[in-house]
Amino acid sequence: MTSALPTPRKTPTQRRAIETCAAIVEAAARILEEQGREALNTNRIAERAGVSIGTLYQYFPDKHAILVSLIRREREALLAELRAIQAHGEAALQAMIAASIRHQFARPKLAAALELVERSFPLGPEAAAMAEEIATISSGLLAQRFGALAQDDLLTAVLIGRGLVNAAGEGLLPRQGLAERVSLAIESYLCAAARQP
Amino acid sequence: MTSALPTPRKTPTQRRAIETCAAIVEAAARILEEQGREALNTNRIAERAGVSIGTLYQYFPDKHAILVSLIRREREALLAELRAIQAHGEAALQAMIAASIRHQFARPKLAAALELVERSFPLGPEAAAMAEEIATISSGLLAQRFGALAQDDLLTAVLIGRGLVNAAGEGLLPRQGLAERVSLAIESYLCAAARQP
DNA sequence: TGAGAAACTGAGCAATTGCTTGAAAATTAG
DNA sequence: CTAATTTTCAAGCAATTGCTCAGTTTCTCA
Repeated sequence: MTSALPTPRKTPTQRRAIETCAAIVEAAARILEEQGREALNTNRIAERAGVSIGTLYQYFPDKHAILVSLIRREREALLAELRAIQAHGEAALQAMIAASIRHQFARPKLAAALELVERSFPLGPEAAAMAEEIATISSGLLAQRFGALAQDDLLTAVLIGRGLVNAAGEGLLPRQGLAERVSLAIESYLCAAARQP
Repeated sequence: MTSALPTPRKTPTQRRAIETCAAIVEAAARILEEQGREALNTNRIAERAGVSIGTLYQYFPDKHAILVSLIRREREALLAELRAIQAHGEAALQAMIAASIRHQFARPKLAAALELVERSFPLGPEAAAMAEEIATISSGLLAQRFGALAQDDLLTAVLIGRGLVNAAGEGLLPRQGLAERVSLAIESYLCAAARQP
């Protein structure tokens, strides 16, 4: 008697199943990149992943869960880099900017599509916690480099940086000189904010 | 003999029909605000507007057209303000920032939802032209206030401003002091950019 | 080897979607 | 008034959606 009915998601144990899970998530990523969000449906994901629709629902309770899984996969990559940078001390800010840019341009269309997805529905607590940690690390690095600043000023700087990197990822700004541009925007704002009351 | 079959949209001539059109667009806006984009479908729009689904399709060729119409309605309001400000000369930058903020906070959820919509599918040439004009006016005002600057620097400043206003509209930044914050971010960036090569 | 567990299949359902259509009601013109 | 035109109505279709389930295949391990 198997005990896994209440939550329709089953945890894969065999290697084959783990690969299937990854293939499903990656298929969703490719469809988002190539055809956009409106074209993303479970039937297409399964077909693209090379598995049947039934298999998909063995591991993901619903369509939403696939997207959450994909978002987590992407964020985990960036978060790992940021955690490593946190120890740098020296050129931590530049390293952080460089990592964000590298991550954004690794798969620009995917990054853009996922940002739209994230804003559409609030993600679960696990994924939200990762977003929170990214923001915390970012403003922590800024706080360490610039003097005592209001929390809102640090957040503003983070938003400026994120906004510019995203815009560049969508082709609105040239990648050439992007790191310097972002760095200039963040530093000039924080310096100015430090001078004001 | 009526000649209007090729394009399924009919131009309303009676006052009653014009009001119906407006009611449809406004219904779409309210659904976007209250239930989000995923809940937006033509049947619901018609119901909410108090008309039948057949009436809706007499004036809009498809669902997309309703959204384009709504986006245009919203942009037209902002664009009119910006055009008027263009003549100010004096405190044009501050006025522009104030207008953007006022527009964003008039119906914050609608503004946020429409921004997501705009990014999902590229809008028609008419609506794209309005976006272009808004950007042109904005960077024109900046260019006039700050010396000779690269086009990308002006665009960057516009993106910074827009990003912060949007973020505030979504509750990420306090509305209190927002105009000063945006102004500070734009000015400090442009001053710094003017000093660099 | 063989039995039980894990993984996979795909036909197909219930619900929803965007949209058509043929006729009724309201408005205007003569 | 009547007749032509404009506007409105709503049943319902064709397609798509997310998802279920009964059955088959593949793997694990004694």
